[in-house]
Amino acid sequence: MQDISVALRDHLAIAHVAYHWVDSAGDQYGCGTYSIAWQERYIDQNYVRIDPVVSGCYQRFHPVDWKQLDWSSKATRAFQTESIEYGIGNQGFSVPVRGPNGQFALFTVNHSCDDAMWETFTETHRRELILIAHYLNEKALEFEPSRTPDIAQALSPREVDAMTLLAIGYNRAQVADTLSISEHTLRVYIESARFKLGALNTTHAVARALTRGLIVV
Amino acid sequence: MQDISVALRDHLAIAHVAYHWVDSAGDQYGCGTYSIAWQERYIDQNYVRIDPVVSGCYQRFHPVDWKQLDWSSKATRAFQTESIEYGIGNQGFSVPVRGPNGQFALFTVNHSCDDAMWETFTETHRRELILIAHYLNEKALEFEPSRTPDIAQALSPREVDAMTLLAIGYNRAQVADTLSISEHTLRVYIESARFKLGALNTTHAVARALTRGLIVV
DNA sequence: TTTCAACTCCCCCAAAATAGTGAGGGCACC
DNA sequence: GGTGCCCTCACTATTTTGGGGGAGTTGAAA
Repeated sequence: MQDISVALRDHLAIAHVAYHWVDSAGDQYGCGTYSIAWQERYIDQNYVRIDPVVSGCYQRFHPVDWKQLDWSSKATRAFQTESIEYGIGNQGFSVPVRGPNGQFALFTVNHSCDDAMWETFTETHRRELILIAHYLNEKALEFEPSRTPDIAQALSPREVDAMTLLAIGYNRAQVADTLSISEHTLRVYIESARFKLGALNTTHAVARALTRGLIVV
Repeated sequence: MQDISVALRDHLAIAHVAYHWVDSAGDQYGCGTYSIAWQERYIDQNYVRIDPVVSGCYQRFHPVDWKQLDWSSKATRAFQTESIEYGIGNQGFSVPVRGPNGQFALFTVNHSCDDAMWETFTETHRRELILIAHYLNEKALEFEPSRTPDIAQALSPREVDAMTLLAIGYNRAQVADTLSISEHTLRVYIESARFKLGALNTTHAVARALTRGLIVV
């Protein structure tokens, strides 16, 4: 994968390319042409938490220019400043890639140049970059088949109801009332959903149901 | 939109096409060539909860043939039988479309034919169908600009930590311990995150943080 | 026919989360 | 030099969840 990254970068004649996978367990995985120092720093500081590229792309279907992201918060600006110090470049363009069970990956290209030049580049190569993102993601799955997610165990309709209503903020009494069942019955559903999802508590169960796409909120 | 659907169907020479949007509030919206009876039935029975096309596509990045989906549960099979009775056809192919804040839509084509013929059709038109899905989604957003999601308010790093750990099933004591802060302090984070997310309780806050991409679990 | 999954209902009690108040230091931006 | 956000810590009381039991119906599959 590393070789692919370097070849890609040279082919595109830009500063950096990177593929970044964020696992549903919080693990990270990837390849790219960033310096080791930056990679270590990123992991060490757990920057995935505050990286607006990650959260911004997670919220989008389409590729995104880093200029479109929200860099306004304090932590975010500090992160940006630091990333530039580490030679990432002042321009960035990332393509989100999604898969089953919350699989989420990013393909990013970086460079140092003015806005006009960068826009020309991204406009010209937009389709190509999207295809590369998909190709890289497929390759990554080939190399790491263990990361192919398990088939999500289906929930029963009532369990889906319960999880869905809990996910929109109802408490047990409200959910039971909405579903016109007793709170005791509701608890049975919540517990069986928890069990099926291997969740430790209700919040965990709802989070898993969401990331596994078992409920839509 | 309805005109577009009909034109599309005729152009593709198949039984049905449909665009189906599932809102983050649980609302649905769409257009297509399904019979009114089926649409009403679908809404009335809240079939979005159990429709394996919805949940299956929600879990996938790539377009999906309905044959690849899991139709094994009882409720699912009943749903399938009924959909065929309503003239949906025995073949289906859906393209998921995603956007910010859990925006999720589906573009589906249906027909009645044997597997080989359907495979030929979908293979031949795969790229076209993907493009149509994106095009329809953009059109839908034009017609319903109110559905363009709000910009997600960022959480502070500590709030992200808290939400993330809660989403993986930790209770408050464990989270506080993991973050090496007092449980009292943790509560402040959870409450401020709840406030920022407009959430009614912790489960709701975690669900929103997840669907808005503010945390990655 | 049995078996099994899904759905429904009930009790008791311990544990956890939430509401409503506080307070103080640090740091950045205007 | 105020204003606001972020981080940290504290108390009390109430509400909500969770764990441990158990029991009965339906309907579809084996």
